[in-house]
Amino acid sequence: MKIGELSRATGTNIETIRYYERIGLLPEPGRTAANYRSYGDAHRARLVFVRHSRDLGFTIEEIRSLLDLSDDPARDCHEADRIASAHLEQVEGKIAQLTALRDELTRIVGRCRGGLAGDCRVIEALGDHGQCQSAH
Amino acid sequence: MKIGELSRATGTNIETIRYYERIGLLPEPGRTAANYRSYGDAHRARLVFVRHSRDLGFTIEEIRSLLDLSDDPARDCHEADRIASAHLEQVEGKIAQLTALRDELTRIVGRCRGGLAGDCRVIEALGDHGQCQSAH
DNA sequence: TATGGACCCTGTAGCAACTACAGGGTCAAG
DNA sequence: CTTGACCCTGTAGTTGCTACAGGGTCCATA
Repeated sequence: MKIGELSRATGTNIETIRYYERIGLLPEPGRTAANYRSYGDAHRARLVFVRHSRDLGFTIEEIRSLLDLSDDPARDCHEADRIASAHLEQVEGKIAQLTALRDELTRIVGRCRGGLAGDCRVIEALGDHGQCQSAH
Repeated sequence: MKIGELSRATGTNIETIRYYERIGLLPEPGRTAANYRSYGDAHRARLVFVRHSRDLGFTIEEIRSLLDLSDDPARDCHEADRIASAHLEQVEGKIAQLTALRDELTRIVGRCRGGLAGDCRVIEALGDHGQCQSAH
């Protein structure tokens, strides 16, 4: 299939597909006589893997490691588990951080009682970390 | 005070301070005879405001608007509230998204039972969105 | 046969918000 | 008088794309 079809089949931007090829995440496909890229099912599966992993927040480098792993079925599976677990930890950290941040923002927003910017509680709170309840 | 002192006083990288000046978020300070930047309390307060807002996840452009507002005390405070509320909504959306993602990752990681990468459940799950419980 | 539009190609530049040099100047202490 | 800490400008790198510019290819219709 041509790049446009692969794009539609996977919901991936054409430019993104070429980008993945450029950085070596997708193998170079064959070419037609007109120099058009020509993809098969293996390419599509690999792209689905990449997109799904990106959707789950894995970085390109993490995905590269996971792909290396899946390209070599004899290797130890624990490496994949390690990458995914480390990523999970990061996500949990991020959630905790965002939750603290949301609480702080909620409190700051709740203080607005209208009026002039000159004595705006929101602006005041932003200029004074001391008013915060928790670290962030 | 010189840029290094301001850096230590606010916990901001020196390069970042110069960057903020370059993009017009901080006003150009005076200079010493040796062409060193020379800051006062107003500069420090403004930088604290910027850093605190960045820590709370506001974008540079949002901060620019908030600063404009605080520079003009006669303006209506509701604009600040609007910016902060919109940001709060974004943070809440991000938390929801990350939570769904965490659940998916937890399920994927939990499936690892060791062994070879060839039949790794983690890698398998990444290549098959159909195994997911929820949208992400 | 000409032409229009949909598709494809390469290469480069832009985005956010920094961070990291290279290559130089200034200043106080020993 | 030299060492080391500090400062300067300007540019390029980071991540993960996205958006052109400027061109080629292919197929259907007038």
